[in-house]
Amino acid sequence: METQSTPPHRLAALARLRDAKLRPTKQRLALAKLLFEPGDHHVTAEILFEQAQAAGVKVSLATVYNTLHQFTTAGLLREVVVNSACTYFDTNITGHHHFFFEDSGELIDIDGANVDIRGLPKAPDGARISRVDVIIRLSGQE
Amino acid sequence: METQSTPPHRLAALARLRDAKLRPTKQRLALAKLLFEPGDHHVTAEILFEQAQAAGVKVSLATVYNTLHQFTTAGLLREVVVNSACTYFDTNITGHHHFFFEDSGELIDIDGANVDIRGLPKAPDGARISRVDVIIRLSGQE
DNA sequence: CAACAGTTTAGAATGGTTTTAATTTGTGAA
DNA sequence: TTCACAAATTAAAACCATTCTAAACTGTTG
Repeated sequence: METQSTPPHRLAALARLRDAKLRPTKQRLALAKLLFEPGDHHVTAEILFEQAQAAGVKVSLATVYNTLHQFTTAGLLREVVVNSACTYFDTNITGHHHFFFEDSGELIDIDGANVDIRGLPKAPDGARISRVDVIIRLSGQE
Repeated sequence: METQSTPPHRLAALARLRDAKLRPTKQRLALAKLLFEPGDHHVTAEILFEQAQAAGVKVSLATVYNTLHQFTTAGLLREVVVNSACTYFDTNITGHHHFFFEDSGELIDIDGANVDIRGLPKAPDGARISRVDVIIRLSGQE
């Protein structure tokens, strides 16, 4: 079993860190488990910090911030910018978009495979498109 | 002259404030001129504050913030969320999208008329779409 | 085991934004 | 015009998510 190359999102925390060339410290291992074992979801630094505390992991908020940024730089996480109040990190790193509930701050993924955007002008000379973000802002209950 | 209904984006500062039911104070009038006379552009509170000072307008930064929010609530401005470092306000309130230069922080409008987005799922039950934002993130020179 | 770079941390600092509480200003009534 | 009051402005303090600092700790490699 596991003879075929394992998709990155299924790798165990240790293997992920190794691949990202990040030293597997207690804190990074614990945060990686909290981030990647439950499947796709969105966190803020504060939320992840609370989850870590709830799980009995001894880690500082500063390390949570450091780790989120290191994971993002390594391509393990994606930053989602939806409001200026706080920064969301997304464990889903495939091309996709978001519903954003403006009232509650909740984010829901929209699979990018079926979305087709036409009529966009091409990028200005010399610029490279690093990403196209589509955010559908929702107001109202739920 | 001026017998036909004037498009809102052409109204003089005074008329705009009247329409928005905002008392036409010196500060609001001056800021409205700085915002709406030059045509479509993007500002941060800090930038508008500096423009006001350069123009000899006596206004505090707190009032700039207040005014930007009041204008936004009144539909005279639109907030553009592209990074968590600071809030941009857009004097173009028609449906449109943005190029965002991640290096310089510059924003460029993309006319929304030609853009067609297909394959989006419908909004979750009970939710109302308040807006669809498309942000094309650019890295590289310019 | 030694040594060093890499990591974590508490606490301080930062910086955009909001709040506070006092003052000033616009407006409508008399 | 003047009065009175609500609305608006302001300087300064407060806020708060995030980053920085510099000291302590830890993982790795020889």
